[in-house]
Amino acid sequence: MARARSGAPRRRVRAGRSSRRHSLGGVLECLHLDGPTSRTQLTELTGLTRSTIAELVQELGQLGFVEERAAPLVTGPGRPSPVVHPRPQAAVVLAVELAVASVSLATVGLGGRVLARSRLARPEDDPAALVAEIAAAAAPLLAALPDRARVVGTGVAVVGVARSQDGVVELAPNLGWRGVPLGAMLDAALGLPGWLLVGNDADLGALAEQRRGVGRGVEHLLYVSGEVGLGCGVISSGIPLRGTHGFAGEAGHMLVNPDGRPCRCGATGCWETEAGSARLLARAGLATGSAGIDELEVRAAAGEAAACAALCEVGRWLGIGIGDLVNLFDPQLVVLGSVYGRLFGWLEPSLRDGVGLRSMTAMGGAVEVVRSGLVGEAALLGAAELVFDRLLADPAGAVRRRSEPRVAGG
Amino acid sequence: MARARSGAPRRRVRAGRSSRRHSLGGVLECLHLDGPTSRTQLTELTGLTRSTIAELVQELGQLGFVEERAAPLVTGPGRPSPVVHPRPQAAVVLAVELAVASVSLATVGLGGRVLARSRLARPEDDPAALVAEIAAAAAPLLAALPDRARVVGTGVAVVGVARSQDGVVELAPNLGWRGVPLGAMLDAALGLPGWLLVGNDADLGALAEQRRGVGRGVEHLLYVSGEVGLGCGVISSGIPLRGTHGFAGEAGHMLVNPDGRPCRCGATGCWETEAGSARLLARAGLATGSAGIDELEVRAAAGEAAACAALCEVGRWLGIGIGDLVNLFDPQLVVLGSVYGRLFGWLEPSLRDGVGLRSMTAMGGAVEVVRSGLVGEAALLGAAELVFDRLLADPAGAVRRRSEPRVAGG
DNA sequence: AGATTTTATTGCACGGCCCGACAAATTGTG
DNA sequence: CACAATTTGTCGGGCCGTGCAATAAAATCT
Repeated sequence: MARARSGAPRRRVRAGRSSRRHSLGGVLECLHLDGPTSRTQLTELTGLTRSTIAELVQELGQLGFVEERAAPLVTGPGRPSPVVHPRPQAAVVLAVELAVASVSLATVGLGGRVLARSRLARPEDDPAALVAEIAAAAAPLLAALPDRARVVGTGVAVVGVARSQDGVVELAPNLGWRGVPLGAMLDAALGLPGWLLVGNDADLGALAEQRRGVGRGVEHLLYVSGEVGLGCGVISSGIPLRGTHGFAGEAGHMLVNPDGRPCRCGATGCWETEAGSARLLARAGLATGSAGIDELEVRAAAGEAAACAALCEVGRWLGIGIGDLVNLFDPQLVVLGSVYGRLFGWLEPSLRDGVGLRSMTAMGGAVEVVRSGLVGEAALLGAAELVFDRLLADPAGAVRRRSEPRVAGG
Repeated sequence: MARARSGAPRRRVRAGRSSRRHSLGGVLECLHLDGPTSRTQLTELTGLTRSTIAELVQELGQLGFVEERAAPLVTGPGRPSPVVHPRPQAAVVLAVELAVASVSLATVGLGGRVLARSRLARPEDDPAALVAEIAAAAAPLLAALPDRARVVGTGVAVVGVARSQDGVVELAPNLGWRGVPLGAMLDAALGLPGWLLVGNDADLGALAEQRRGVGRGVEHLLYVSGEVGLGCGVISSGIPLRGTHGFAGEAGHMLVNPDGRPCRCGATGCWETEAGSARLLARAGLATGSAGIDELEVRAAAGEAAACAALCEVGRWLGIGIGDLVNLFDPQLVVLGSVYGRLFGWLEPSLRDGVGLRSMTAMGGAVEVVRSGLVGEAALLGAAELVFDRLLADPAGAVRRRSEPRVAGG
């Protein structure tokens, strides 16, 4: 979308955001990510002229995605610029996160606002039963949507690897799944319009952190998530790393300790075996499950020796693995999510030691390692973003051909 | 790399190739990569119409980049489509590869044709002296260019990590360098117009394999290069993985064997220490240097025990590391280059064992592992491609503002 | 030689965007 | 309260890149 220029060189549409049809998506993306924005700010963000922005905003208004309101705040001299607000109900995504011991659901509106939440604590193991349970849980959320809300699709985060083409969960060891056509099953059970996209929870966590969490605007980002296993999502040059089959970033079975325990993947000393939350709980003498993490937190706060030792040891292995990944991906920021996010305070010291042990920070600047800012909802919000991405790629088209649902991986 | 067909809504320029000014670059890129192409083929490749292609080809002709010739071959009924040929001398890159024990130079024309080669066997160690030597070696190559040849820049591959912004070689342990402003030094010594771009040899090897080697058209590719150290370049979703500082893919210091030898990076059991060609020679009881590799090849062919054992052992460690990387990057193809390419036949069996040991090939299809198809010139050709990339991003602009050289990393 | 097939050329139209001029809305000042 | 200064929305004009359809050109087939 380059253009001939006559005056000063105008900045192109924001770097990293590739050209979209009509720039309509570009404008809507700004609003979706940055919230209400004045027209003038939009011209600065997109590099388009006032005329073009006016035209685009008008079209977005006609499509129902935005509404303009008078600027409430005093800005200084000059005519005030009206503020363009995204309308959450104009595009609603049903987001689902399949963790190991729980399922979270939420309806997320344009702009990223969570409209309502729901949670299943002890979900079924069998895929078919689980899908039915999810559909039942989704019904009240969807019923509670405001009138004239427009559902644009469903995003699903799953602890396992999802195939890009069709949303089949190839392998989810912690759920005991293999080759489950989750996308198609959910699509049939829910009967919702729009896309149904399935992605790995860590990949989606990375996406969410980059969009709405601590990694806003960071081009190269690593997200490490601890559920029962250990997941890792990578964003490089602003786009999620996918790989041929959509399995890129599966770092859980990277070698860190050949003297370590055998892993159920067949190899020994995998990162997950040494630093996964299952190992963390076992090392602290606790039972597996989310209740175990609560208990661990209590014991660590109380200064119990076994708990602290477990956190220290696991933190070190976590850091060693992260150090290797830092060398491989050269990220600007590493975000620790889910269980690791919760326990970040206790893991941090030994984790930083581990990172320093292996990463060649001498080469570049030191990497920043932080905890997630999305209080355990990273993967859920990421699942929603997956669907919003499709919408933003062609907002007008999404409205036009609504009755053409597509199931795919993320 | 699907292509557009008439009837259905036309796809924009080939997916993965972002929109370029005027689509001019897109057309020139097709010609640069695929060689002489008929106008009709160009419409199929780019998805543009005949009218547009005609206009673009005319403009490229006026700029001197291409010339049309009558179709020499019998095609069938109908009016024959003229074939558009890239003119090599219209854009010439001086490519330089700084290996450990040698320096290679070549002039490469548009379309990827190597116009002339040169080689320094025992180069100087000191950066300043080396740069002078390179400039002296480049002079006859440049003098031998055909009349009216247009030099568009210089591409440099170096065994070390080059900073993206300015082409400073941050760290090149095998050359004993640290913070050498190679880009600026070479630019000053050569005095050539256009860009001067510096990149890591493995990254550039990956680029070359994807453009002109065994990885043509492969979207996700891993290139493993053995010079003295061990380098690794990654191409994901068609674009080179860069990272914040341009250090992504630096897998040489990934942990593979904690029981292994200490590495000069400070850690122990790094991949490079176990599988680098230095280790290979040491294990076979040979002295370091390229002569050692020749000798190793002879002894292995003769069936000498120590040589075979070394190849087997190193091949296994190589495979283990590759297996981990396969999990991390999910490539479609792994290419072994430089020393590993030469010795591929002997390394292959134990290497495949090692890969199987760690990579979860059960998940997706098996990864293909092959030797480089560019007979030791991958990095050199990749360095040229680095510069061609800039040219193709805006061919008209490159002609317009020639006197504006820019030094940068690749 | 004429029919058929495939392709290049040409003129036209449209969409997306920039530009310049003008009107509108606000703040600051006498 | 009127005026200047400032900033912004609006409208008409125009350019550029590309698609579309009609026409001319160059080959093969019969």
